[in-house]
Amino acid sequence: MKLNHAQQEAVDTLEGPVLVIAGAGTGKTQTLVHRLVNLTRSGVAPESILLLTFTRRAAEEMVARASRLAGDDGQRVSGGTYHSFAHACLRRHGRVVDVPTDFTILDQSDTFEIVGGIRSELKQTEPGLDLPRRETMAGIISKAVNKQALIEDVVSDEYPQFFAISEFLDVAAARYETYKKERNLVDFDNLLVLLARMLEESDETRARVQERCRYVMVDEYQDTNVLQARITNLLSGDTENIMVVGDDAQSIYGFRGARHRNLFEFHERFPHAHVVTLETNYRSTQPILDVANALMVQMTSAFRKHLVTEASSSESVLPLVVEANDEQEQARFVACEIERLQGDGVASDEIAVLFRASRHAFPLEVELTQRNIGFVKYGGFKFAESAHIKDVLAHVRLVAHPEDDFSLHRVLLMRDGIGKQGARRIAESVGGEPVVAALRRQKLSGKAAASVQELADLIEGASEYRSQPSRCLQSVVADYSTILEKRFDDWPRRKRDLESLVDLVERYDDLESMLSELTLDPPSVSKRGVLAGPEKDGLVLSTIHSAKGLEWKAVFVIQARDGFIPMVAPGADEEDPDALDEELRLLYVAISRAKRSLYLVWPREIVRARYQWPMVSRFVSRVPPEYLECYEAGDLLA
DNA sequence: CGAGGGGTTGTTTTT
DNA sequence: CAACCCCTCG
Repeated sequence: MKLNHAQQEAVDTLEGPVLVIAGAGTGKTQTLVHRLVNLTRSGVAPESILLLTFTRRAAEEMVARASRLAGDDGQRVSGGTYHSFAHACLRRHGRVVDVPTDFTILDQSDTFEIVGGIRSELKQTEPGLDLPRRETMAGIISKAVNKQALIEDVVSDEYPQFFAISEFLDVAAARYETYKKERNLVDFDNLLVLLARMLEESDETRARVQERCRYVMVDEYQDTNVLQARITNLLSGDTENIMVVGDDAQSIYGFRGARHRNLFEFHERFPHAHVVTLETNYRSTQPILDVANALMVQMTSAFRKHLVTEASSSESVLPLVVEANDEQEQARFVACEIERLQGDGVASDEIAVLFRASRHAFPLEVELTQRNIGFVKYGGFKFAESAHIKDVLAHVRLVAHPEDDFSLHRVLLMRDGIGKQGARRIAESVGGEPVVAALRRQKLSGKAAASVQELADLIEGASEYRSQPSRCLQSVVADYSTILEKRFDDWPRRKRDLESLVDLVERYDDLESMLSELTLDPPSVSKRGVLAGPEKDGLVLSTIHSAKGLEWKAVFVIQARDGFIPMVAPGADEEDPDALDEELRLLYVAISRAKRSLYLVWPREIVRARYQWPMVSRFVSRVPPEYLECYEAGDLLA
């Protein structure tokens, strides 16, 4: 691909800070990758280039494209998410901030569990206290960290209904930190906090990291939060060889503390930065861009861009708005249309169905399965977070960290004769001693005693395979089968999952990296509940969040209905303009994924719709009607 | 103390 | 539609 003038300018600026503001489909990743090639050609060692981004899929895409274009050099570049970069740095230099290098990473469901426990404790000591549900509590705590703000401020800004109890949320946050610290546990947020601290507090470590990362390039910079911006600045060093690329109109991670202002603050931090703006779109037809632009003008705070296509496409069809009676009809329409497209010679991996929330795709998944159309689903539910996987991995964690009473608690709970109290008592009695020894000395009777002995035997047996993760896992799985069959009625499917997991971890040769990688980069679920690697071919179903940075010939956006996009909280009618703006950007991201065909589909009837009028997304209804073509799904199906 | 049942609630998005 | 709370029985 040839580069245009603006792109060339960005690509040729090799030294010093560079800011690229780029609309959707204007070739920003392309620009980044070309600059990478330019750097290596000018003699920069690929190892000293660091590519950072915010989401795993974007990181994957970026590194893949770099390898394709730059070959071997591309492979040698280090790249990934901020979190994975932080993880690598901490394993290496963690000691300087007092972090033992053998910490365990908690995933979100671990966090929920711990916060849930603290929540119950608080309820005990403060009877009648009306605390938010544990997910909400964990969300508030996490947001305070990611915004580097006080709990009180987060609560008064975004959760005014809990303002009266913010003092207790503060206590919960402190207890959660202590809990992790005592057990050498690190959650996603800690990774960023600790990396920032490490770079700030240790001049020597900072110098060493800067030496290794002499050229830093960040994609999707609008999605970074305060901490990540701080890290970025700390990495830049004296050379300030740092390039950030982003589009404020595509900022969709506000819920996680992202600030698209970072993009502009970069310019304040580096006033002499080279600024390049990309507006020529190479992805979509003009009718699709017209709709994208019509959404962009609705944004209250966007840095205005007007996207224009380069492609002189004759076959420009207007985007379709398709109204279905209900979700079943919506699913049937999408499935039929996919079959029709395939019949017209469109490859399945050129088609994607996008939605706001994972469960919006459930009826479609059923429909596709019935018609035997394969697909890969991204986003939402994570295979690695389902109960059976977590159960098995908790055992493995015990092998890796014999004093981990958090995992012990989980593992005890599922055995016969041991309930909440018993598990808590035994876990509390561990006190830094290896769990097997702790289990052996328990004085219990009946079922509980037998369970505890069995568990001790299992851990001891699995510990034999410490250096063979796959074998280790296998021995746990073999023993766990009986529990599995009792606990879940869909155990055959889960058993298959576990077998695929054993296969999947074949490539690791130590437990530590297996466990952290499964947490930082969990496998996704494909068509039949089996997990998939980076499966490239096939129809994609994806949340809009996970679809960022990608493109397809034909894109369906389903549930494009008011109440879903934007997702408005039931009951809460006072609408937060910032939140609405983010929803608008989300729709903008969704439709700008499409190269040639775009379908906005919405069902009139929702099964349990106790709120919201049956209406197409308010954002779509504000697009000038001449930009869209409207149909009834029923008429198209007939 | 553990286990199982029934009623109620409150619903995203990702690392 | 799952996770929580509260209840009762063993």
